[in-house]
Amino acid sequence: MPDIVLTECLDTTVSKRWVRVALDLPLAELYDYWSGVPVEIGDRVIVLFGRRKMIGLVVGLPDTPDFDPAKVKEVQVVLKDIKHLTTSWLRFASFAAEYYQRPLGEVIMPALPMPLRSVSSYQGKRSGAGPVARLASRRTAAQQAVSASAIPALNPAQEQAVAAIVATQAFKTFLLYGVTGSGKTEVYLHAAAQTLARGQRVLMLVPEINLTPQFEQSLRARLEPVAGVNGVAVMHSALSDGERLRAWLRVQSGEARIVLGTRLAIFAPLDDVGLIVVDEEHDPSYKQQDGLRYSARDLAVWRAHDLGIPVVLGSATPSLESWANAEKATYQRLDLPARARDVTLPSVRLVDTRRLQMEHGLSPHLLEAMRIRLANKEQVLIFLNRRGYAPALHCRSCGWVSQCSRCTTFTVLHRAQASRAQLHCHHCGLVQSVPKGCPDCGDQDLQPMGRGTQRIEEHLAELFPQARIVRIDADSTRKKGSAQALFASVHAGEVDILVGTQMVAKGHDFANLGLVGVLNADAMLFSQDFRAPERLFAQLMQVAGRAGRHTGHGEVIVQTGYPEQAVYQALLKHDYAGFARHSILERQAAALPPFSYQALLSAEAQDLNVALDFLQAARESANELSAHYQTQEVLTLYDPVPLRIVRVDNMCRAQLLLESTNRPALQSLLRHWLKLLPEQLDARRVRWQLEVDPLEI
DNA sequence: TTGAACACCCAT
DNA sequence: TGGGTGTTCAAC
Repeated sequence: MPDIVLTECLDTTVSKRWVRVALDLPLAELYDYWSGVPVEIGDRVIVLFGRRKMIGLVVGLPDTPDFDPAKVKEVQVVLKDIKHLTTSWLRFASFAAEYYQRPLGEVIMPALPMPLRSVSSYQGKRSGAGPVARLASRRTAAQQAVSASAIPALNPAQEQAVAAIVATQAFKTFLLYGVTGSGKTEVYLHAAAQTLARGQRVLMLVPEINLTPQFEQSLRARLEPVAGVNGVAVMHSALSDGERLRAWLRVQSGEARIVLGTRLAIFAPLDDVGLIVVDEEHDPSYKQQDGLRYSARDLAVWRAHDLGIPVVLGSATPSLESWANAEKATYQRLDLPARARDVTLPSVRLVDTRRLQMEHGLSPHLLEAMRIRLANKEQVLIFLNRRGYAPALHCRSCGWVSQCSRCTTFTVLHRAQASRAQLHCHHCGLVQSVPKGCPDCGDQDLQPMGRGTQRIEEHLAELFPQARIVRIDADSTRKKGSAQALFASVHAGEVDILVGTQMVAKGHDFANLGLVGVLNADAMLFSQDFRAPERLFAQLMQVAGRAGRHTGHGEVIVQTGYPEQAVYQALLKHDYAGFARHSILERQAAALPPFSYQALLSAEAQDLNVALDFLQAARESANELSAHYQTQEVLTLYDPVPLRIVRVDNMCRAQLLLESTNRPALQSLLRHWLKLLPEQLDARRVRWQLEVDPLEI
């Protein structure tokens, strides 16, 4: 347990008191200061730390400092421009810090908008009375009310789901399971409306920033009558500092009744929540992959538990963790068995590419189906999870392949404009110009190897010269707002063929989309990650779900060299439940999650052996600790291994996996272990990090 | 993490 | 001998 005292201090008249402060530092400790002016827990303070000034958050008011009192410094400024953060919020942040084994300050401070945690916004040249005051003094255009939309009638399954959720006024986790188009969103909207009507607020998480505009529109159109014109606040990482601050303040002040956001919104400062919704709960985007490596979905369940409220996890392809929890009745499953609007599921066809003559990577079956759909004025989506023009450039005479100088990867050929081809490394970001000839043998005939979205787009333009084609991937949507504009043009019917990466697979409801073609999904089949099949299945189901949501005769064509694989067979039958049953048995047999808990220590160094030696030493100390606490029975320590892509940006990477059938035992081992690691062999030459519940291994 | 103190190295 | 570079350590 961290030694944070979260007791409220009622007596703020004491002239000098000790203040325990969380600072955003990678050091595990909290820091004690003293203050002559009143301070409350949850206030922000400006303090001197070494030679620099920092903003920290007051997390305790101890009777005695943990540090030599003579050396304790005075708090410089107590910031009172916002209400202090609540003890309930701090309890949540403390849990996250403890569970993910990170210092409290590293959780708390990044959860605040930048202007509230940087000294320069208070003591800079033009900072004036601080960011909050500046925001208040600036006139802002009044939010335009969205015209209210009609409330569709619910089918019986939806009605039952809503009734079950709103009848619950204590902690309970619901798994809302329904195929794409089964009307999960309607269930969220109805449950949210009733929660608001009771005077409680709603926190709603979506996996991607791209999905927020669409959701925001529905929320505002439906719920503004109850929530008010400024009742919906959106939080995600693409907001500017000012926008983020504004949204955060609207949430903290209580003006915003509904908070909609991506994973970071789980740290929104609100306590009077009556319902938390996590849409597409299986989505890997809920896992933060740097800094505090949290799962927003898992934290949502904890927060709901702490607040004593229901949480709804929605998905057509739930994570096996959630599915297993529903199977053993820890979660309550709510099924939406059919597509709403009386629309049937798309038909799925597997095209075996091994025995076919392909045209630019497109099978005759797919091309024929495209012609029919386009003639019928329906839209077509071509899904290829590989951006760029071609995954590599290749010399035909000597076999040279374009490689990154800093990473053990191929560099990807990009040809956004035909004139300016470049080689990009998708791992370190290095951009090189394309060599005139082969660097090894000088041959001029360098050829693109494989296909990315740009190349498919180019081929499709040749094959369907009349069609209006749009490509949506990370490259075509780099500018702020451009993704939204591209999606809008698809919705407006200004596009016939949409080529895209996983960005287009998620959530979007394209009314006129009749056909989905999936190219080259096989790559994921051969990943060594035990979650790869689950991921692939979810992704395929999701992209397949884009077809025929309104027209009712949607079609999905999957090109694969391995149609007999279980994943594809399950997809053919739209059989998530069967796939889950089969996968869960496999996990159980191998004692993998959800039948065990994992932690991953990763290390990187310029020399691979330095990283591996560090991990080996770490493994030994974990072994000793385990022996000491007698947890060998429940703990498995694997051997340190180099990552598949061993070198990225000139650093060699390796990892060590720990697994336990007993979560508390693992947690306590990790806590002790983390204290030993910095003192270990070569710890200073190695960049290392511990991840709890890793999603990718 | 950041910053400062300290050691060491080579060129002048 | 100076400064440039890298290493180590403390910070409430």
